[in-house]
Amino acid sequence: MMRGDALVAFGKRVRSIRKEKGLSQEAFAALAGIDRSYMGHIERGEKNITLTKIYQISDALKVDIKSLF
Amino acid sequence: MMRGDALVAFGKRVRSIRKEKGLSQEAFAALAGIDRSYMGHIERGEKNITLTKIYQISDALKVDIKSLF
DNA sequence: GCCAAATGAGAGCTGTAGTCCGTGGCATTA
DNA sequence: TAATGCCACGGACTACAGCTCTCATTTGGC
Repeated sequence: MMRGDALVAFGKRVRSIRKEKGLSQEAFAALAGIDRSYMGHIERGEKNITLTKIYQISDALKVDIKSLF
Repeated sequence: MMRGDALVAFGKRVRSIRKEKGLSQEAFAALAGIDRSYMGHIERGEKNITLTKIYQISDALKVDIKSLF
């Protein structure tokens, strides 16, 4: 798989914004409708997530999807 | 699956930018390292593609990834 | 209208995204 | 030393992304 660092960078932005909003990983995962364990993988850049998951995340964070890139 | 229309909108933007660049689907797919048939599905919004594929597409189109959203 | 290039659309297969359960560690606070 | 909150990580399972091949259909140039 190419560009694992891009996944890591993406995950870091998600975690950073989540913390700004004062949300725990678990509460945020529930908000986004994503499994809490899986959300951990996403924030660590260990999962190559799909487009719909990206939308779910930006919706839950209430940010423009562009700010995740 | 939620928000199929988001996938369609994404595909339309890809197709639109590709045409601006004067590329055929086949030539573009080769550039991106993606099968032509699969690229067709993506442009029609029939596939929920992953983050790495999104990067491959923005690289092949030589555009900022944000412009795909 | 004709032909060739471009695209749509399906089927079959493998790998992995994604879900659902649990365990354990490491802080902080009572 | 319990108890609670937060997170990393595991296994097992299901759904679907991703790739390839094939054939039908549409589009654009002459």
